[in-house]
Amino acid sequence: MKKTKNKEELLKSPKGMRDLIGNDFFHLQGFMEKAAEISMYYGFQPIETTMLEKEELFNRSVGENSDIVTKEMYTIKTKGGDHLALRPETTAGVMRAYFEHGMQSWPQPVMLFNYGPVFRHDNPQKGRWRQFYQFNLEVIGTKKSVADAMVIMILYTILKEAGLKDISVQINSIGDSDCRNSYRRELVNYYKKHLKGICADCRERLKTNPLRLLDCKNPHCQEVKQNAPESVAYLCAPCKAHFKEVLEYLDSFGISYEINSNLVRGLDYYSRTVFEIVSNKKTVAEDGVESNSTLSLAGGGRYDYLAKVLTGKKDVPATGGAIGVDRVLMQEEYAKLTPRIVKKPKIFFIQLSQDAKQKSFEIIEILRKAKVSITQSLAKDSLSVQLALAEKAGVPFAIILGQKEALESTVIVRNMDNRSQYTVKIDKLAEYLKKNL
RNA sequence: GUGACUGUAGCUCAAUGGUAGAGCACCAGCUUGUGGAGCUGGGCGUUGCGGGUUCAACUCCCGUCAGUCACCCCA
Repeated sequence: MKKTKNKEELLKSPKGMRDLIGNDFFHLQGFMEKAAEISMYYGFQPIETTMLEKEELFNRSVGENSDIVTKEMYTIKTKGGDHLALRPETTAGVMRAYFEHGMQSWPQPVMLFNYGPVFRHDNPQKGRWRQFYQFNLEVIGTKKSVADAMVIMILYTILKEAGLKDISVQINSIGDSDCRNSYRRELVNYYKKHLKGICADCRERLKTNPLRLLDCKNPHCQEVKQNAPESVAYLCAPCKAHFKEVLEYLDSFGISYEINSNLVRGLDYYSRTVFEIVSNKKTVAEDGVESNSTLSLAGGGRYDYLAKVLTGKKDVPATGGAIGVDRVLMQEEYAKLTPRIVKKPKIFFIQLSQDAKQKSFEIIEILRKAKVSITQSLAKDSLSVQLALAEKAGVPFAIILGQKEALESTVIVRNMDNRSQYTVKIDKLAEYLKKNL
């Protein structure tokens, strides 16, 4: 077949998306398994929501003006004319499922976890993909501060159990619908007095989304930003109490945190508690200058108004958070978790001669039913090649089935270390291995 | 969406305007009945793609796509 330029165009994954092969796959699955295990221990139930949702669901929940909706969402028009979107996050979908399945009538709060890919049409860079994996927790139906603290605590615990070391919690409260507005007014007033000291982007933010002013990293804006009013100072009494309680829970869980008054988060539906769990990395540049770079590994917060935005009826208080799993996997300290079904093979099964090859599946099934994990290369013929592969695989034993053994219904069990061999009857094989492995 | 750097075999990289190479990996054989080694053989690579300059382009120029990193924003 002639090679064509189709190879370059077709045989390549889409920009910002990648295949997970072998250990990359296992390390992702292993993380999800560990995260699910810890979450279930705390009473979370699994849910897998759909990869596609009605586009309108995200427009309403995440926010018409958010970056996610305006420039990062993959939207499609189906052949039937529906407007759908690949999920850019999963909270909206879980909330949709909460109402669709009548979970209001379950004991509250409903605690759900889910994991899988999410999609954002963003420019790829370090720790950023267009298809990436999240592990999510949602606690729906309570406004208690312990729920906020529990979500943070569990996500933190998962990251710790995944082997991560230098992580810390950044937390803030942006208040509720009452006090947030007065804070926003104060912030706008303040910035209007300091228009000269801020960048063009910030002037735009002042009009569209003032809270994001605090996100600006432009050096020119730092002085103005540092002296800006802090949301915590404007919290109403109930919000203040709620925030204080969350911090007290974290204290007693022994989780150190830092109140970051610049943390406002990008999604419209957040209220009161917002948090991120960041990894702190010291990087040394080529010129020897040390700098601290932080990467957000997880984030979340309270979203008491999302339900009403979606249903138009009453509020359902809720809180949640998500881990960016790809970012965990790229950390050096990641524990390289693997799923439980992955077993290290103890035996390399070797066959030679056509008779033996034909009998191979029979032997292998005996071993599988005896829960003995093996590896093999049935496509190979030569004994020395198969032994070399066994050597490479690092297995302690080899089982050899040759012409003679196939006729006599026996196999040879070979110790790969000391090269000793025993001939064992096939019907005694499982028993023999249980005793001697 | 903006900017910088990069793009040669499966992988890591050579070839500074003059015939595209090496190591590793892979496959086969030496060796259908016993291991890490060795030896022999195995690549018609549109040098990411498209155009331009030139007698001649992997090399220079333009465009484009992709990768990496940063901004924006976020996980």
